[in-house]
Amino acid sequence: MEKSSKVSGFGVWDSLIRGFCVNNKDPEKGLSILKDCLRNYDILPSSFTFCSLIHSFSSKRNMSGAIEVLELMKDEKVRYPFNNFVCSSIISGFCKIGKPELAIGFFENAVKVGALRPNVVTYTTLVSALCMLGRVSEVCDLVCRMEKEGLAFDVVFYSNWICGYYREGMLMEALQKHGEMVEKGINLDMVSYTVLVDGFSKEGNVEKAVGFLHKMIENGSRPNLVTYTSIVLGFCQKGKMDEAFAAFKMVEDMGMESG
DNA sequence: GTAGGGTTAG
Repeated sequence: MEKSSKVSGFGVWDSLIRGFCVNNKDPEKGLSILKDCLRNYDILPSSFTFCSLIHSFSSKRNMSGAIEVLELMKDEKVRYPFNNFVCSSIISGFCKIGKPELAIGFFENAVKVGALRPNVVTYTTLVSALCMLGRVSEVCDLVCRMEKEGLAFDVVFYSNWICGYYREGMLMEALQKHGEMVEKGINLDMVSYTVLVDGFSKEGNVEKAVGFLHKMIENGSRPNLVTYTSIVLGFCQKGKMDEAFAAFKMVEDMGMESG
């Protein structure tokens, strides 16, 4: 509270509400303060504060909370603009609670009413939703649209897309997209390598998975517990228990928790 | 100013 002399007027409410959003601590409390502001004090916190609440609720999978804040934002007394930050948070939240169809519906409506010019992050969350529904083929159309809009693709976008192909057992396509990504000069990171390792392990090609594991290490990405879990699983599925155990030992050697 | 991605079972 020592800092309270430095923040004055509306700032103190913003700070307090955002404080309840940090680390998704207690957005419910944040929302009740926001409502007090609007109702009793006639104070309008900033749009950033509304966004923080929506993100915090979505991260905690409380979508009714997120939507409630969104409605307050749209209120004629507030009229804060809808943006990509809010949209991607909500799409991701709907995916987290296993409702990708609601995520897609939400996105389509936002675009239809002209409230949104999507960016790569928002499109990436949409790709997740499509892939959850096995609609990976529709990502190609999306990509065309993005190219027309002049958007650049990145490693997270491709990881999601590749994941979708593995989910449908489309290994060739996954590999092809991986090649495309490399061609574009997009560097793979730990997660994108792990997606490849896991994809091949699950589909019964643990040898190829190990190949990517080595490539990953060569390129300076450190495999983690998730990566090795996929390798162990791949060997176990093929009954290659010696190899599975060797991979398991690598986890121990790296000082990672194996439980 | 903030956001998006990976594993495990039953």
